Amino acid sequence: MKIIFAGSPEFAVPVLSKLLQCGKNVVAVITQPDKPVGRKKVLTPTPVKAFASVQNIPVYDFVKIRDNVQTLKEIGADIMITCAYGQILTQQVLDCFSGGVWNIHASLLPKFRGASPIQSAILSGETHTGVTVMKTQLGLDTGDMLLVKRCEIGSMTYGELCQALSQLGAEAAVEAVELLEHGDCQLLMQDEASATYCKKISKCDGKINFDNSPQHICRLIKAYSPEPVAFCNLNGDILNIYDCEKCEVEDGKIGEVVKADKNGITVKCNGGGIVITELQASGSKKMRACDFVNGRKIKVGDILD
RNA sequence: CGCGGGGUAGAGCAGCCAGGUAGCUCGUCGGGCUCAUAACCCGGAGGUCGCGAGGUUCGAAUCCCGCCCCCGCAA
Repeated sequence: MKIIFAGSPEFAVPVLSKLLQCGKNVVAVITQPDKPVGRKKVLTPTPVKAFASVQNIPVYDFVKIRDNVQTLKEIGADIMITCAYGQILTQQVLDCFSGGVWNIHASLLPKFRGASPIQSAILSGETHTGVTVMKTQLGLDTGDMLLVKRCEIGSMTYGELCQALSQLGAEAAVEAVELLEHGDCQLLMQDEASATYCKKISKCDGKINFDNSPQHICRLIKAYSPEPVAFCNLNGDILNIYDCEKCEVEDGKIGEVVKADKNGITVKCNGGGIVITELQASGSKKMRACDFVNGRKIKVGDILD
């Protein structure tokens, strides 16, 4: 079975890698065009393109995939597997594949359809999430489901959960291809009534309000770590917060640092507190909170806002 | 030429503006106290102060010049 793989970010790399490792016939890779990255705006290929190039697989970085239907047809693949590709497909594109287009989505559909399923699962306090392989239709993540894999969220940050789901997605992709090869797959329709949607998260929503509950704040911090990062202010400077834990705090004003030691920086919130364990001040690198305390950059009584 | 911060011991920082034998918190090693300890006390080791046998100077971490690297914001 000839496969085209479409994906762009780091998340999709293990999926492609696993497919190859399991001997699946990936005849071409489609990805987003190179983009300027970082302060110096160096033109950089997507992680998927970088990986595929090393594996000597033909790579197509269409500006608009919908304008390249002819090329897709010429490649002559049976199915296409998409995983965080980043472009909306049209019916003409879907029609290029007799075996259908299959998407790997990082949530337990029909929950969290849309752009930020992983962050949204953490933000809303889900205990579990997972990956779903579904047949792509024109609607937003509405297609019938081929298979689902669950995993526990625990205290993972977005970055950690991303890696876990990426691995899970890789296994799911291989299983999906094998089901399709044997042709005995049963699809399950999504329950429209329980569908939820998530939109792309933005940097400014990562501002921490310590007047919220510890639970709420911890979810925000973990969902935004390491990108785009939750933040607050300390003496007028921005402090990016990467990880934390909930804790009990009786006294103190909202946002006040009530303890700063080797365990981290304890901050009073509404109805409790959080212990900041990993952070980054502007101008320096990400560090453990205890290192920040050792450098005397913060002390008990300081106010975060 | 987008704005800005930074490179000093294993980690995080101070010292630089007003040049003169490198300091703090932590870690580490050794010893002590203790039923015990992640607590406390005492002691030790550990630094080409990003690079240039650059410039100024009697003397440069500190002032001047050139270069490299890291990071926050903005895109």
